[in-house]
Amino acid sequence: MKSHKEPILRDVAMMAEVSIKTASRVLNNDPSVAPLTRAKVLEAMRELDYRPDPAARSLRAGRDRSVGVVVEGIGDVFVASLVASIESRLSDAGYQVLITSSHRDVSRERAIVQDFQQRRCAGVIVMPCTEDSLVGLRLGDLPVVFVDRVGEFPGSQSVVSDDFGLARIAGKHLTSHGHRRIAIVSDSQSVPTTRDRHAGFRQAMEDGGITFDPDLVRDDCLDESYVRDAINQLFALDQPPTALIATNTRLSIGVVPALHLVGRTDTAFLAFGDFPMAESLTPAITAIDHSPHRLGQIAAETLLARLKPGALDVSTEPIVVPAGLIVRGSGELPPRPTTQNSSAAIPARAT
Amino acid sequence: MKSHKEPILRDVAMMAEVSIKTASRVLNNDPSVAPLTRAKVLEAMRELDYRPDPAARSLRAGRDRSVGVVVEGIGDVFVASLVASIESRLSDAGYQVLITSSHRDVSRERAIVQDFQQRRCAGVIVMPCTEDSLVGLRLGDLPVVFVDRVGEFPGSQSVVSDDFGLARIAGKHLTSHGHRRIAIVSDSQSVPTTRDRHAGFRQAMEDGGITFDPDLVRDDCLDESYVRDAINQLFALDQPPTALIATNTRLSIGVVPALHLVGRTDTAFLAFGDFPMAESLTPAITAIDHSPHRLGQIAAETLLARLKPGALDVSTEPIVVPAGLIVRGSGELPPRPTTQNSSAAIPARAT
DNA sequence: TGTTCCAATGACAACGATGACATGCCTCGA
DNA sequence: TCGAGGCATGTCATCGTTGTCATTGGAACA
Repeated sequence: MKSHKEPILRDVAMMAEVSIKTASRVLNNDPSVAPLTRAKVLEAMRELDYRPDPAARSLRAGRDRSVGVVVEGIGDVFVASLVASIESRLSDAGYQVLITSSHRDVSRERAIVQDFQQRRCAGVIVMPCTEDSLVGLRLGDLPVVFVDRVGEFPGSQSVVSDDFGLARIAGKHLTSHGHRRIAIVSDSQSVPTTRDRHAGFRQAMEDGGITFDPDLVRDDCLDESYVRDAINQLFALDQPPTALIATNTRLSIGVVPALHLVGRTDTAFLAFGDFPMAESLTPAITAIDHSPHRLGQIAAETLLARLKPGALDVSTEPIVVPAGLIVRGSGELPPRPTTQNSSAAIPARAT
Repeated sequence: MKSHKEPILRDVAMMAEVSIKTASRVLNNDPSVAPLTRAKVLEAMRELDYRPDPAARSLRAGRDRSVGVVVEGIGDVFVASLVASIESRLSDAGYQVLITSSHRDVSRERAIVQDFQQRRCAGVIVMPCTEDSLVGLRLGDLPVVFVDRVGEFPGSQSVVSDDFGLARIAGKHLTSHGHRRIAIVSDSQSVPTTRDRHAGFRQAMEDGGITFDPDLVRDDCLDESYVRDAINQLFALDQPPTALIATNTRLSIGVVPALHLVGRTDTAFLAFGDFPMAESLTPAITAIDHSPHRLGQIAAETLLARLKPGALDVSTEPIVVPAGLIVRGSGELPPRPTTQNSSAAIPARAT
């Protein structure tokens, strides 16, 4: 029961009394169209409310004004801001943005990127599961930009934070407040970013002359649901930590309620990744702000630069986006006097 | 320098020694292909790592396995979870999900939906700026599902919370704790959801025999950046409120730091929309949990039902997704003794 | 044995746009 | 005055796939 069919270029051409090709030329801003003709065609397009068919266009022209974005999962606050910022920039530039989550599955990630290429996306922005997750894929000359995590792909470029450096600063911040038993809560070290943050942290410990204690390293928190157990176990150690670092926003958001639950909000805590309520908590949370907004914006710019016609001279060096430490209180708590743990470390929940 | 060209159906056909059409039949699971032939073709496809071209497909077939999603802005935590849940369900069902933000601009919203239709999306899910934002659009028979807010469009269906009822419950919750001066902080009432929540709130006030005071209604908080001023002004009133309601998640997240800032965390507060840190704050935040996850899931299911071949008997009645009140403390604070305001209500910030 | 019918396959056009190339006309310089 | 050259426009084929219709060969039936 559709009242009108979609107008196509032929209809425009007929109404303007020109050939289809001329109408096409107007559509593509071909300079070799007489002003008067152009006006007639534009008028016809307006009259018919014509919109070009992207499928036909991309089939014939072999390219499409769309960009694919692959992230771990859009539910995450960090990822959501990252994506929001990418989307905002690219859609202003006239690109349609296709967003899909890999759910941290490498094969899914590969399939998604392949599909984007099949769809003739002009380029893709990927937050890769692992640095080699795209290696070996047949992608033609599809421009690839990795974001938040370095990735490997011929001709690609990565836009990241200085994970090693920031983690080192974070570690130093805690040691300089007198801590010597600092636990790190993270997801798997197969994620490049996470690995770098561990390395930076270890470096900071070494700088402070602190010997490495594997009991304080929890790299088994795949998501926030693992955090509670990890925290419980850390505080059940003979020598529990006096300070904590969480290596990403999602885990940081998990650590706070877990600390409340075990009644150890007197533990120094430094979050990797700032989040909305951080300054309203008691204590307010000290955080490394590796701004997802800026990261996304720069990733988008980087991709746009590669989409410009003659962009062959582009660099493939990783771009490091600056970030800083926001001091709010939780990261400056002093170590509480070392108490040998004797009883179970699960105090009643505060009401 | 691309090593291989993408394999196309012709290559498959040649390798399997059949016609292109037969290969196409295999691709589309046409039953009238001899098992042996089918096997040969499948083998060739595997051999060549063939993947069909979505552009050509959708051009010819007039449809595409993709679904468009339009939301206000993916940066928002509520929206992010909503989208995550939609995306997850639809991509499991084999659809490519296209997500775009309207940035609360009706004309942008319309343009995006038009574009989705041009791209031959199988359907769209829209969180509309206003209920009539799509009215009059030429969309053929594109299935439309509205989410979180009722929308108007011929044949569409909306998946929403019971905004009126929930707001009424929220209001009643506060009045039953003795509050009589309750302020409501919201975005514009041009948003259908917001309007309904105001209505429910007013109903609760009426139920409690409380006379309406326009000074306590702030529907001018377009986003979180307006909240601080609104809160300041509310507490500068001669008779400041003893309780607050915020009508959406984003604003709720803005209210908490604002209350901290003015040192009035003894004000009862009820958030519309739960958020991550709610239970770790002091006081913990009582919230209406109109689960974005469930909302998204049901919206996705609703759309999928309409995408099934013979789905003409579908209902257009709004679907109401249940939600509940999570009691945590902030919503149960008693009114503090009515103090006539004399000094400015901006105490020094707590360090 | 001849006719019918169906299963399996293929030839061809078409979807809507653009690239390569051709054409006609007008201007300009010799 | 004529040819070269450039501008404006048109013709035709093509992108990769699928719908329509035709064709083939054999099984089933009278």
